[in-house]
Amino acid sequence: MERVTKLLREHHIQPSAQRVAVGGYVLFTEEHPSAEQVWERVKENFPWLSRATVYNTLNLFVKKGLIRELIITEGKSVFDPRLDPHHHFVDEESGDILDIPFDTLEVRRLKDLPGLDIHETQVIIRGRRSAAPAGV
Amino acid sequence: MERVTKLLREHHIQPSAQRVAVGGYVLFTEEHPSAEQVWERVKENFPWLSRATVYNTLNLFVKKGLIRELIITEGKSVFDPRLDPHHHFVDEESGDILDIPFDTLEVRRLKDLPGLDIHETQVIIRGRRSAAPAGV
DNA sequence: TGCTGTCTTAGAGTTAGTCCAAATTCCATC
DNA sequence: GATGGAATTTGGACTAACTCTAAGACAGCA
Repeated sequence: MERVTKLLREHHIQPSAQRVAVGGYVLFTEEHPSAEQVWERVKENFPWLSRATVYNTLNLFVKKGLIRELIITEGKSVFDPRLDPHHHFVDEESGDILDIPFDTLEVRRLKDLPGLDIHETQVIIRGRRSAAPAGV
Repeated sequence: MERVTKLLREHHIQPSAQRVAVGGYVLFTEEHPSAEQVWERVKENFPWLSRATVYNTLNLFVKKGLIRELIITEGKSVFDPRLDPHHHFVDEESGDILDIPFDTLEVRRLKDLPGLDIHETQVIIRGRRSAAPAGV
């Protein structure tokens, strides 16, 4: 957990017990959890943790650039600790979100977008996991 | 409005006054409205229209393939009558959503996605409208 | 030890959307 | 035109995700 404290400090976040507990999960997960899922998960080891703190902490982590908030699924945001460019696949059956390595796709601008100042480009692939081979 | 009635029938939707009123707006707009925005807008000419009917109607239109539901902005879905492939730009300042013509970008699959059965690929570009030229 | 500002908390409030059961409208058939 | 079952609409209750608020706990330091 020393690792989490260090990460927080590096991003100018005062490490409190709660923040370290939330960070210990959300900074290393591959699950793309929603805020409520983070709460459920961290509460297992930290039962007195309040919902408001989870939301506060996640929003703070986003603002300080420790994680990204993704708008992919209906009704709720999910959080992703991977900051390097990559794409996402959404399993329409289970709702699971998988990372798609950046070099799997090429997105090329063919024409200019006049008057638009681009900040990020997000590719979301939706479909199903077919039964056959192992996951990505 | 005869046009809307025809469209509904072609998609096997019984045209009612309410459905035609909602369709008259949402089937031809370029605004990417949320359900609440559709309600506000259609109520102007149809004040007795209920919220539940708007949600029912929009969901029905999506199920019958008249419009698409997009998950792009925080907290709410928006609806888009354009069914041909195209991309979207989100103005992070105003929240406005603009259509980006399909041939502006090229998305090419460079590697296989084993075990994934792709249904749709969505490209969302986020940024700001710079002051200079007219919109897209 | 006390002070000040930060952090956490429970619960109330808000927003987007669904559910429900009653009322209304539609329409085929008599 | 009357009638009855099905489809549609309605308002309000309900839910989920999230924010706000005000009060209390805690941390750092003088």
